[in-house]
Amino acid sequence: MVARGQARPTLRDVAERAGVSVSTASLVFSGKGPVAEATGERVRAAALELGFTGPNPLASSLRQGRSGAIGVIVEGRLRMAFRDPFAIAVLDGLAEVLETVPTGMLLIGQPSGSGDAVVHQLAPLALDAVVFSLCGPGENPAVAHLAARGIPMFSTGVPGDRRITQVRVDERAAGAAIARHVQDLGHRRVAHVAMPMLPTSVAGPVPGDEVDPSETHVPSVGRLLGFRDVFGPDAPAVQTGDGSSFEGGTIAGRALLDVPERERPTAVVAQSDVIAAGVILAAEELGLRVPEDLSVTGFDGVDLPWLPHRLTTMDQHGREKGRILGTLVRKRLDGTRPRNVTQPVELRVGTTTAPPR
Amino acid sequence: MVARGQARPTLRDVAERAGVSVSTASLVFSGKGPVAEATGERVRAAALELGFTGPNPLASSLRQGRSGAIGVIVEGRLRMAFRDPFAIAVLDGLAEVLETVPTGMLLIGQPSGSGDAVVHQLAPLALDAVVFSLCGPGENPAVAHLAARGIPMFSTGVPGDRRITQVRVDERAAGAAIARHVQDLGHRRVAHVAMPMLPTSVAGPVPGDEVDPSETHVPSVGRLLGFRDVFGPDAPAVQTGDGSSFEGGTIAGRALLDVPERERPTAVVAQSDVIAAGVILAAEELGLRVPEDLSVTGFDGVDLPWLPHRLTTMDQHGREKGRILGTLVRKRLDGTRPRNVTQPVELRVGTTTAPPR
DNA sequence: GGTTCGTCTCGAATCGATTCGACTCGAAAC
DNA sequence: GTTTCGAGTCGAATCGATTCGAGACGAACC
Repeated sequence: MVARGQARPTLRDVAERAGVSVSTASLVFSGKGPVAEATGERVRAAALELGFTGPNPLASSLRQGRSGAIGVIVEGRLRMAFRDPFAIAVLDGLAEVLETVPTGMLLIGQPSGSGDAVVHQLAPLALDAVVFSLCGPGENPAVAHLAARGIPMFSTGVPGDRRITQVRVDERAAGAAIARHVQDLGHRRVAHVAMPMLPTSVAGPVPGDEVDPSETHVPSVGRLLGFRDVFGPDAPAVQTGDGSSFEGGTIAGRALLDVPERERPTAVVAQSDVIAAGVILAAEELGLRVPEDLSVTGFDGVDLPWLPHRLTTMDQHGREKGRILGTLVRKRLDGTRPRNVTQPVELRVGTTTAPPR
Repeated sequence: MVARGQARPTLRDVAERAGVSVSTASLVFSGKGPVAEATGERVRAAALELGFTGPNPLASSLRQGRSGAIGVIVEGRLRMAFRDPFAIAVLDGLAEVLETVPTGMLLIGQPSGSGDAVVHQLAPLALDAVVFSLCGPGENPAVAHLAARGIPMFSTGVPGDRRITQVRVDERAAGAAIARHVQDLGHRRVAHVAMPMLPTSVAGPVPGDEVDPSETHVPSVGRLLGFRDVFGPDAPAVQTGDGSSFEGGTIAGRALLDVPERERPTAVVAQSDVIAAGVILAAEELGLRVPEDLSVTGFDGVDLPWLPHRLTTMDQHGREKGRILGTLVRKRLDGTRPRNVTQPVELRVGTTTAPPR
């Protein structure tokens, strides 16, 4: 045990005490290079006596040029970000792989619209790579900064910068596939509830000029386009003001459903499971039964234990996505330069869709 | 822009180009010490030309003995930990304060029962402090390791080691207070749903030997004791097998409620809001209305947007708790040695409690 | 006996900054 | 005209490891 306030022992102290050189002591702890059994024993004993807990990570990192940490940039307040179970699933898969390296995950919250503030937060941080997770559409000032520092970047679609290695989903095809499922059931009056098209979008109908057809890699845009590939370019769509949120879904649901029956859609295709759950609440508040009076679909394939339905959804395999992300990061740190990946998705039919009455 | 594969420019390169010494260049970036306006300008220009994005964080950290990151140890898989909205609120408050330092939060998942594995994960990480969040009862091997390294530790009650600075709640008093509210409403047959007493606890009735009255700082233990202070030492209590979880609440709820009416409790006091929500689901599955047929209370005071009730609960002000934790960390890094803090809690009466019929 | 080889150990250079004390120089004070 | 002072700059030491090339030594081989 080390006396309080006293300087922590260094490798040099240990080496001195064990009667070996610093380089030999280093070899003992790193395990590289041959060391005689007896020498190793002496060094370890000295370390124990002095309360040396291993090489100073900072010094070691400096020498090796590795910090052992990757940054995870989440947009908006942490609380909001972590309300999204899909995001958490991705993070979980990521952590699973990184633990084996081992590499830590440094959380970096980026209050949206905070502009360059994130750069000041990032600048003093030693990171081996950065993952953009839980980020919405739009440019991100962090990208330029990190690119200049030569830090490898990864994301799940947004930001869509070419300097970022991506694990994507064919959002448009996936959006079309689930829309087609609804269409095949016989629905004709179908509405869409989207996540915001732009960082500046406000809740309500999606304005035409917010949809940029070249941005299909942005989930909200791609899924909307897929939906319209099936139900036509003018099929009704509203967006939430706050990403994938239950409240956003409820509000959108009320707006869509609290109308005379003949105008009311018989199905709602939502861009996330959480939004879909919100829509279902809105429907039930209005006395509509799901799926008898209204079919609802989600997107993501997350587990919503409190939802008394099995949602029809497009399973994105969030955890697996995180694992893939982790593998890419690992490979990159090993020196290979991985290419973008496209992940398959899978339609999972639950109990929230049925033919219209 | 730096050519790919080329070495990143260092402070030395910048100094050379600007025609000043390295020390002067350092002063320009750190802002300490006087530098002539013109010199500063020259150095910044040189930096821009070379694509120098600021001093290497690793080198800087080594010199200053600060890494700019604190560790956040979460027990169990990330996914599980982040399912707990209270934990997220705390993290959110913590982040809010740390952002201003600025200091990053390094997430360290500690699969429960993994024993010393966490030490291997921790050892190569440079951390200025560590916060134990989302940890259950029981010893934690990380504590000894971090203590030996002289890294300041903080927690919200568990682990309860003396080497850790604590932000606590008087769990027992809080547990008693909410129990008393239920008692005052007139309930006499009241059951308790607890989080696990021990890391090894399994779902079901709480065995007497798992309750150590000296461990009132452990939330599950303290709250149970508080409950029994009001309803007597033998008042029925079951525990979940997996902490604060909705499913755990549902399972416990079914066990407690699916019995003949005369044996059925008229109120259930749960140790967390999420558990309470699970109990409510169980009740509704059995055709019981809340609060008419069954009163249910929670604990934490989190926001459960999907729950169609306002839960009667003990508000722990999670975000504020996180902020306090952050302030303690900051103070400690500034050199003062903060003392433990006890946070007040507040009973919030909602729509899930009523007098028994 | 002289090479060769392998094992083990070591000294010195290095990673990229920060910081302290010393030095220079021009302006102000006496 | 000297002394004093402060602003600005710099060289060198330092943070605590890792790593490379070289050296020592004993064993095996011809």
